[in-house]
Amino acid sequence: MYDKILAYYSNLTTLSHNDEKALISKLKVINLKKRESILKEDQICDYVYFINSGIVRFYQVVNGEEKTLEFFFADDYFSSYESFLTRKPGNLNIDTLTDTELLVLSYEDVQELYKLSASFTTFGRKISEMYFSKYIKKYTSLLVKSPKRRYLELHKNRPKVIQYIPSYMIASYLGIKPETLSRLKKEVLCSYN
Amino acid sequence: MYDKILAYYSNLTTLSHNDEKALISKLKVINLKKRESILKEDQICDYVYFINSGIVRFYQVVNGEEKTLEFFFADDYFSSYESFLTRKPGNLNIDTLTDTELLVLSYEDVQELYKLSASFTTFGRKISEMYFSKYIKKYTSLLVKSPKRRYLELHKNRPKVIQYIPSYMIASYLGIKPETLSRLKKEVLCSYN
DNA sequence: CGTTCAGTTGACTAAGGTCAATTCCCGTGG
DNA sequence: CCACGGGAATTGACCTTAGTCAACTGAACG
Repeated sequence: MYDKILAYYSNLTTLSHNDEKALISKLKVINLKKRESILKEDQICDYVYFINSGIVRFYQVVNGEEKTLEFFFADDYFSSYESFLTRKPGNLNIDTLTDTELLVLSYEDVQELYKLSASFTTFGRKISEMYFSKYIKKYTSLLVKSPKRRYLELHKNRPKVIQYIPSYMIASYLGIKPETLSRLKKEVLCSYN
Repeated sequence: MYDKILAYYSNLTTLSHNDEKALISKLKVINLKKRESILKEDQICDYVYFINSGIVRFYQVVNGEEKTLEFFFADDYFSSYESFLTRKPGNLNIDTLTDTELLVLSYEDVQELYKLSASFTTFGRKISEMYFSKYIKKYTSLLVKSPKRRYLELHKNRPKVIQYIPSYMIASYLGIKPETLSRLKKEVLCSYN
């Protein structure tokens, strides 16, 4: 149950046996069905989440259209960080796409862990830095690359997304329409023949 | 000389008199001419910078084209954070656009300040969070909004950019070609008549 | 089965890119 | 002080690409 999250922490920081015990004592398990909401855009995000199993999607609704910002899979760590950190609503919807088992830590618990051990502070800082880098990369990729190239790179770098996510969500993730993605797919397929 | 940077820190954290003295003792002043390089993409960024006066541009070179990522003005705080934090080259070029006076802090000095006082750690975390939020916003804006809308919002939210930056750089910042920006401008102007 | 919704396809439209020509602006040197 | 040169900005004509709209197919589920 807790092996995977401990491994995740160990990658970014060093936890003493005591740290591990403290962390585990604060974690709660949540089981959700397919297509359940985890957070709505007008809510404050009070938790950070670790995915034991399942798939989760971040999206915003703009002019009635759902714009997918990110997908998360088993062993990913996520939160609406902006909301979590600022304690204000973050304009972000979070849903499950499949049945999902989450481990959650509340804001208060995170603060207590920070007080308990500098290892947790280091973890928090690194997570923040990681996500910061990730969004810079996503931004420049969107600014600079064509939809086709972004699709091909998604194929190469995140085959899970291609494999498990419905096309219309991938399209909105790439910033294109489902029809365009459908044509891209055909084009790519043909170029292999 | 140091008033502005102290004010900047005060907005995000609380510095004791001692903290302020320590900070000032580590700051170095750098004066640069128009169009000088501050960082090249294959270099490791060893400093964080505060702009006393002047204008600075972040850009990447992709297929021989300069893609502008950000502009900074007086009272802004910047660094190639990814490079600074990871101690690796960050694929980012930084130039001045005008004569510029900078205050700089080295990586080592930042680490020492972190040790000296938790106030600096708080500052570091908040900067990181601020930039993280900023890039999420930029990303979603790029994903969701039309060039015209992004131009209009730039006009409203960052008039300094419109006022002081040459069009071809604004175009690359918006992710469009100079010709397209030129046409957008005309269109917007006409719609006011 | 039949309904529903995702996915595909076709025909057309619109938006932005490309290329080339021209004009504008500004700094420099005569 | 003026003329010139060069880069920036604008404009026009045309092209490419993605979006739109509508029809159709197909798979999933009750």
